[in-house]
Amino acid sequence: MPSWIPTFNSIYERLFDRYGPQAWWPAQGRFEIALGAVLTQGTAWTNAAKAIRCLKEAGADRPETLARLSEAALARHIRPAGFHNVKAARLMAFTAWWLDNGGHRGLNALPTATLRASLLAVNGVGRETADAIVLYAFQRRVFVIDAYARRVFSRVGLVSGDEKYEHLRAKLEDAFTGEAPECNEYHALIVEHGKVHCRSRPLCEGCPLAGLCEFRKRTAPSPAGGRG
DNA sequence: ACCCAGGGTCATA
DNA sequence: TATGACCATGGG
Repeated sequence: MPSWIPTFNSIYERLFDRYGPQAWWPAQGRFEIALGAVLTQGTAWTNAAKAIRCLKEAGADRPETLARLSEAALARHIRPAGFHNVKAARLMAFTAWWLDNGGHRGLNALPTATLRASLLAVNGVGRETADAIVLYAFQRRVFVIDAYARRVFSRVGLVSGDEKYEHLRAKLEDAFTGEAPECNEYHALIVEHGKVHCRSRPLCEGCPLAGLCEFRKRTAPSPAGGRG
């Protein structure tokens, strides 16, 4: 028997106690954070970080200067991030969108739902990237759903894992009582945790969620009701 | 040599 | 709606 009830709130506490503050995108500018969100798509963060460093050295880490580059030149600078040709096209489209919408000031004036919808219309910005930008660059209360979140939460029986993105996002934003800074931290914690745990192994050794995985496996779990 | 990473798009059924 | 190919570099 677990000595605690698995909820989205209690899991957050467990992960935070275990891993501590993750400090994702702590003090960079909004635009640079957004660049990172696109550059890290399907790529290890260390590689995306290299690409950002290259952009800085090239003086192309601001929207006005990046927009002046040719797509080919941009692709060369971000090569370490992988998929550099497609990402160059995406960053060009994203930067044009950024400038067309009044930069961080104009964008920050938009309501969260409007900002999200506008982002989703940009080529190369899908749901997860849009939410990452809305959360990490604009500090809005949004829960980012990724493959790790699906794994970790399904592992403890709070979700099945194959729900639609918007469904999971709404569920988490409803059940988790944290504000934007906690949503920020939670997503990072899940990624950090998911890199090691809740993968394919049947038993989580040294898992901060220990007890739950086994418990959920042996006994029939109660219906997944994720209430805060 | 093999697997995967802080995804998204497009073609196909 | 739902898979699968594709994008490409770097680290374990």
